[in-house]
Amino acid sequence: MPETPPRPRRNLARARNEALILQAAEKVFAEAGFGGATMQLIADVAGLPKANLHYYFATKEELYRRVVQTIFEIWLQAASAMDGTDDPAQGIGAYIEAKMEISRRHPNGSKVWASEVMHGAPVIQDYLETTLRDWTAGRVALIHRWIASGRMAPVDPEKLLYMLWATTQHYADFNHQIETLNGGKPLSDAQWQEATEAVKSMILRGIGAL
Amino acid sequence: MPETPPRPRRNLARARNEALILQAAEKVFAEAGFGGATMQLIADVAGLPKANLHYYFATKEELYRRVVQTIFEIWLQAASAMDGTDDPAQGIGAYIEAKMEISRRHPNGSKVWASEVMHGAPVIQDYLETTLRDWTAGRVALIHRWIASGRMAPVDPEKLLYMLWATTQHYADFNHQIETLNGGKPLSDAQWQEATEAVKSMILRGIGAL
DNA sequence: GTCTATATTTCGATAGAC
DNA sequence: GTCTATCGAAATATAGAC
Repeated sequence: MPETPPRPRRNLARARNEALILQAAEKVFAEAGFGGATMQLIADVAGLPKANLHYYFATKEELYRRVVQTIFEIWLQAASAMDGTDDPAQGIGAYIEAKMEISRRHPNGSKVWASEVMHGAPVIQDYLETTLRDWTAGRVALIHRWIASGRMAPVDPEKLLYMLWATTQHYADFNHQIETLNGGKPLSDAQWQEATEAVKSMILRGIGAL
Repeated sequence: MPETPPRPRRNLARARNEALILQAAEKVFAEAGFGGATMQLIADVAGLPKANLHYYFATKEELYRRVVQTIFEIWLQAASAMDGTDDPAQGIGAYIEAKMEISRRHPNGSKVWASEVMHGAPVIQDYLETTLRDWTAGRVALIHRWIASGRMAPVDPEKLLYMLWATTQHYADFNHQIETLNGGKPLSDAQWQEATEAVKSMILRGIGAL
């Protein structure tokens, strides 16, 4: 038996270390960008020697790709909030709430995604052309059905989706600017609630769904 | 006379080279980020030897700071579109048009700004705390006057400004994603017009100004 | 003012002891 | 599996001829 299956203990250590590295990488990539991030800094934040990173993730690119995939999958799960209702106010309202909650809980993931797309999506272009394109086509059709049923104004579905993405992700990607304009303090629980309601209210009125 | 004033010829060459370098730097910083950009690549794009960059801009940081300042000043000029009217539909509509036009003409500058803010504004934090904070306070007061006069719904002014920034800048910062969803082609003149009208329509309806 | 050549530093990645 | 030490490549920045 030349190959020994890894024991549970080892698998636990691996899972724990990978999680530590991914969490540190998300933070460092968000704060410094891909080019500005260093494996040494990620290792320091994770509390591991630099060589261990190369043991779990062969290259910097591989580690980065995993980080980008993670936030993308979180967003895709939130998309289900739009389904299961024939009321656009409810469906889009729930989607806004889910996206705002993600902006609050995962600002770093959102920033890494934004940075990746701004730089031409060199690593995840295939996701844009397959998963995202398919998802978008499905929601465009859904919005057209809502419009046809007279439950909302005849807006351009793509432009509505862009507005939803832009407005919700702005609270993650530009949270530093928002904090500065908020007197240097992060938004409080109440302020997050107000922001979510303000976004919902303005957009739902804007598309005639309220 | 130990100091000779620079001759006009020399000043012209300096202005020309600085402009060449700044234009190349904006493009490279936008595509690669600060950390990913190299002075060598900026020099190649500008068509100058690398050492010349260090002659005109002592450090990479100094060159970067000039690029960020440029887009910030362009945006501040567009802000005047909101002034000189007591009709929010006209003032905010004109501001949206101006911001959309900037997103179209200066996508790289917008990306460099977004990247800078996402990374915690290490270089232009002072601008956020002075110029931007003052500008924002002035527009918040203006929106409050519009609300008081009954010309628009009582929305939270800060959240409206965030929505304006997010929605318009999304067309610059995420233009690669938008292009991919547009079949891999840049938005046409007509599509830019449609996008601008869609943004104006949804936001102005959303705040009860239409 | 401009450019070639190079000094100096730093990074990604790996070898090899444990 | 883990960690120290280090290699080779690439970056910023500068020295010095022209």
